[in-house]
Amino acid sequence: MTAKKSAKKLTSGKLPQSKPYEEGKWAAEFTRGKGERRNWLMKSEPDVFSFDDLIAAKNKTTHWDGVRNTGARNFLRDGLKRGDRVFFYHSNAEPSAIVGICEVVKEGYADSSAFDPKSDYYDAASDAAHPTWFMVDVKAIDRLKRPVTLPEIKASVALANMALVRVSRLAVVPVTDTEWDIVVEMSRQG
DNA sequence: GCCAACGTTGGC
DNA sequence: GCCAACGTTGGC
Repeated sequence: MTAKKSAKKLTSGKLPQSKPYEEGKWAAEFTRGKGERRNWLMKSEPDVFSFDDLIAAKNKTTHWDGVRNTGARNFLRDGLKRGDRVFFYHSNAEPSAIVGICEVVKEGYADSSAFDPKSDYYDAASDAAHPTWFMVDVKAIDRLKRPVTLPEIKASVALANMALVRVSRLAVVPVTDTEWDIVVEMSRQG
């Protein structure tokens, strides 16, 4: 899949600097107890790659490539672990909504689209020996019984602190266990 | 299509 | 290293 269709021009000549996680805003997302499973949300524009496309893909699995934002990159490289659960979110959609559940089946590895000069996601600064950009493989597990829309999420007091709402423009964001359960419960109730 | 939020770039 | 200009995301 590709995260979105618009071509990117990436001309940075060096690896983006990022602060050590323990100092960063998302520090807690990079540590976990033994055997702990975390939850995430990943955004895709359905016109480009929808949850139906993932269901139709071989093994219901895709490389989640094309993410070109250092915050999201850090999550892909170091945050998402095999077995973590992921909400599949349709962005720029009518309406934007969480539509399905996936599982991480392969942890962060080099995003090869950055190496392909013909790709919209080509980045001359990233090479195989020292990749700048990373991707994971996700597998579709379940479609939600019904989509849980962004307006609903915003209207929910219990979900007011979701990273999805608090920090827009991040293609990969963490989801707490509580938030996960609330969203799933909402999807079960008409 | 507009624009707010915010990340990135580059001049100094 | 600061910060203004610029670019991108994505809701509306």
